[in-house]
Amino acid sequence: MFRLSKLTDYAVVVLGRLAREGAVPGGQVQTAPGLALATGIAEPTVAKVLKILGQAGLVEGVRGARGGYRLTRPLAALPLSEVIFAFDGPIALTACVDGVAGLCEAEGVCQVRGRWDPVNDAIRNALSGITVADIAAPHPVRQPVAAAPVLAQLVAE
Amino acid sequence: MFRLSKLTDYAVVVLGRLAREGAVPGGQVQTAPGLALATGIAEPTVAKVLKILGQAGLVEGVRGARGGYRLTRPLAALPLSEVIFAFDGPIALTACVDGVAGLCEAEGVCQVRGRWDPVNDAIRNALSGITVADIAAPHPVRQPVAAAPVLAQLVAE
DNA sequence: TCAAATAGGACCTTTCAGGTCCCCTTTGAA
DNA sequence: TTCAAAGGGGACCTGAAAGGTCCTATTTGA
Repeated sequence: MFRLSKLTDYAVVVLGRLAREGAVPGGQVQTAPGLALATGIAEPTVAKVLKILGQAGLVEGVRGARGGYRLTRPLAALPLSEVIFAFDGPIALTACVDGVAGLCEAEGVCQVRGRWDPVNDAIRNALSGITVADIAAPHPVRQPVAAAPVLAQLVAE
Repeated sequence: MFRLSKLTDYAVVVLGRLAREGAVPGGQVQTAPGLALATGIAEPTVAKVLKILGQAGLVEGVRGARGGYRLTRPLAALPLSEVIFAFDGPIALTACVDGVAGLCEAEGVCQVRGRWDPVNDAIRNALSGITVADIAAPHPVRQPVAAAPVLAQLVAE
């Protein structure tokens, strides 16, 4: 199965938490230890996630005492693809995409080189319309995420 | 980046080769050693790929002397997603999809559980229209797989 | 001056994909 | 009848990458 790194998963959780706590652009900041507590993710891991998000410009870190993190954008304006890019790199299914040499056993005789492009594009396209807000919807009531009608259909299929 | 297993990649090459060699439903069979030679992929690896494809019913193995493999379907009738499923399992970005327990650090407090569904479905959807024939074009010179309207758009984008 | 908090690496451990090898079964042909 | 070619099914080993943890430096409010 495709694997998204766990850090990407944690990132969505943390971003959702930041939004819910009001750590939005111009708002309060939230500390890494606090977010660790709130999300149940180990503190060093949360710190690592936030560091990466900071380097990608998706959150803003405030140093010093009373420091913390806040979002740089509303989640609805943050495409999921940017988060994935920050943690997993460019969205592509194979290394064989743009003719990078030396990675493929069938280098010399491969008839498929470059042919995955349409697949990669289809996936990028599919992801382009999804924002973090769509995934990390802050619903106060947690419980079986009783799938919305749309989701139910998808699951059924 | 997303990673598709290399075996999946090899599988597409091998399937394309089978088609090109006439190892189609009702036709000749091709041996694993022969395919290894033709594709440049190591023989044990080709054998492994074919075994998996056979278990998935995507190729038919003929045992005994003069045995070999042939396709069970024309490549144009073989969705890429079936190949991916055979090698990489269900198409899903995270393990957290259907509430499998014990995999997630934030098990108890995760607010995102199940929320990846729309993402997964978007990807399944994107892949649903692509067949192996679209990827493993049988001949260097070949009439554009008229499937192209959609693909062309994606590529163009 | 101190304590709280981010910033940035370095490091270790574990997991798993990738690849190879071995042995069995089947079957056509000499 | 025998043999060799070929698929079938696992078992095994290895190397790389993900996942986590920890340490140290830097910043800054109280």
